[in-house]
Amino acid sequence: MNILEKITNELDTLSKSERKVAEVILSSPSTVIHSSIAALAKQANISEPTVNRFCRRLDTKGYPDFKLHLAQSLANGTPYVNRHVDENDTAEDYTAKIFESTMASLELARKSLDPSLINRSVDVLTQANKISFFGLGASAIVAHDAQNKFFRFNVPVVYFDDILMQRMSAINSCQGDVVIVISHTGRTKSLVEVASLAKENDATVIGITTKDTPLAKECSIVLSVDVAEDTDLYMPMSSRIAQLALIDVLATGFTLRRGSKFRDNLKKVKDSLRSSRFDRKD
Amino acid sequence: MNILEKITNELDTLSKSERKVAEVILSSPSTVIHSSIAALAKQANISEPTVNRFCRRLDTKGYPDFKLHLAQSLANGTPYVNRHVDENDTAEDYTAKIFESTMASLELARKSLDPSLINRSVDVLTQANKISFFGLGASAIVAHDAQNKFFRFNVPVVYFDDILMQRMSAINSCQGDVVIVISHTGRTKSLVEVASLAKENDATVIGITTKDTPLAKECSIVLSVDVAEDTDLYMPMSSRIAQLALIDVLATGFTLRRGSKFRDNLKKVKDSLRSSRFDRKD
DNA sequence: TTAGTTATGAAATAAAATTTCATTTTTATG
DNA sequence: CATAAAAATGAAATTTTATTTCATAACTAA
Repeated sequence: MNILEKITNELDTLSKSERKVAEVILSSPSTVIHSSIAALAKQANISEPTVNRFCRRLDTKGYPDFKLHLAQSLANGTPYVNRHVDENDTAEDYTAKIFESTMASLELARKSLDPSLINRSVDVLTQANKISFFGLGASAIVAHDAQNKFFRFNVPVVYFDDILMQRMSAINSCQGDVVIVISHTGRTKSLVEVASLAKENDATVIGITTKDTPLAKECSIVLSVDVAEDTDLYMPMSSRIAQLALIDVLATGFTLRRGSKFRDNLKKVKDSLRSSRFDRKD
Repeated sequence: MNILEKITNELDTLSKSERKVAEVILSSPSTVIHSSIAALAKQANISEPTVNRFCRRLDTKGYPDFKLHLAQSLANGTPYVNRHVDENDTAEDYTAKIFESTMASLELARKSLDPSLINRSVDVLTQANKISFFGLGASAIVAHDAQNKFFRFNVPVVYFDDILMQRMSAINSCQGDVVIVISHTGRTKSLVEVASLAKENDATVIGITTKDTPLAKECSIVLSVDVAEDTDLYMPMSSRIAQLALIDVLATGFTLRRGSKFRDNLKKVKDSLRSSRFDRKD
């Protein structure tokens, strides 16, 4: 992808004049992005069409497009990649790596989500008689957070991170109820059973999980969240953050669907906290 | 400086027509870098000179130069600006906006963190006799998550989201104990009191909060997490995700400090879950 | 050598960006 | 609320820049 690497790689497939262009570019790429095709041609002692042909040989549309690619390559490489923490990292290093990996995961998760399924989930949620969030371990936190959000909407909502409570709740669910099961692996036995129970009782089961897993198979709607989990440290990190962002998306969809009057209620909920807080001086 | 942020910042210094240009660019920057000035003008329903003036107002030499900056911004770090959800957004729109805002907040939070304070916090945590995480509301989730992580390290760790339990726990704390209080606003009265109690009993109090708040004043170490919280929907969103990322950083710092042998233990904790899960077929 | 192929640049053309300038819109002031 | 001054805007002209065409030059293989 990086065009400078590409130039280096294809150096020997280029003609003599084109190589002159390549050399000028490689020797000071940052100058080139501010040069016109004429200036570059002069610099390399060749003609303008040659520069143009050079650009096309690198699969760009022409000189301006080539400059765009070059500019992007110069803008310090590829950011937000999943960078692994290393034994000798300083606090600054591992902080940067974790934040960047988290951002990379969010980017990946966003791409993997299907908006039409989100839309359907929001549909189902707005029409639900009761909403239940179930998760275990790290996913329990996500369920907990979801309850904290949906509770503000003044709809019946529960959250359980206890497998017995989950089972009992699932058994009691019925048509019109929505059960949201959260699990990154999608392989936690008891949660799969809970999903299955809820389904048998005609509840709509939404899974926040990985696709093609035992849990996904039990769900009416699967919101699959792909993340590149860093397993080096054996702790769920990115996955739960992507799941939380998805909860935000669902909650936001819910409030949008309910209209502006509904959102005044949310303000009231927030305002109700005022007396529990110290005033702002500003 | 990232040109997308710059556009966002200068939005109100722009004229009406120039703002139209800004909106088109912000809504799909990646399209713009492949558009001619004429195409962009048409898209924004304004004339070509206006686009040109817009570019110059942002301190670029002209349209092609502006595109270069834009391309670099897109490649470079942050294509993520805090975009606000709108009444008429489709599921795809608001999903993208929420994810991007979250990423933007993480970027901001990362910049605002002081690595030396993180280092000191990790120091203190690795030497702690007991670690307690306290939070309320949305921050309770963060405390909950922190417990889930630190528990794996086989150190005494508790988490409370009940103000009475928090008080009792704080009263019982003593030198060598570490209390981590989590609050985005830093103004929740009962939590400030809890921090104060813990401090009086010689515990080390680490605050994950906003600087210069009543809570921050009670802390031995303040890990301040700046985020641009979208208050339109009256729900904590970005703040808690940044806090969770910070918990990941602390947990990672902890494991690194403890050395590689310690990390084998983490693997054992993870492996202990195996029997509770369905096998992978692959 | 020479016929064929590929590479190259001058000139023409096309495309894109910028400037100029007249008109419209907004703002400030009596 | 009228009116002058300032600012914003776009049509058209101009300039700059990029691309295409095509003739010529430089290779390559027999």
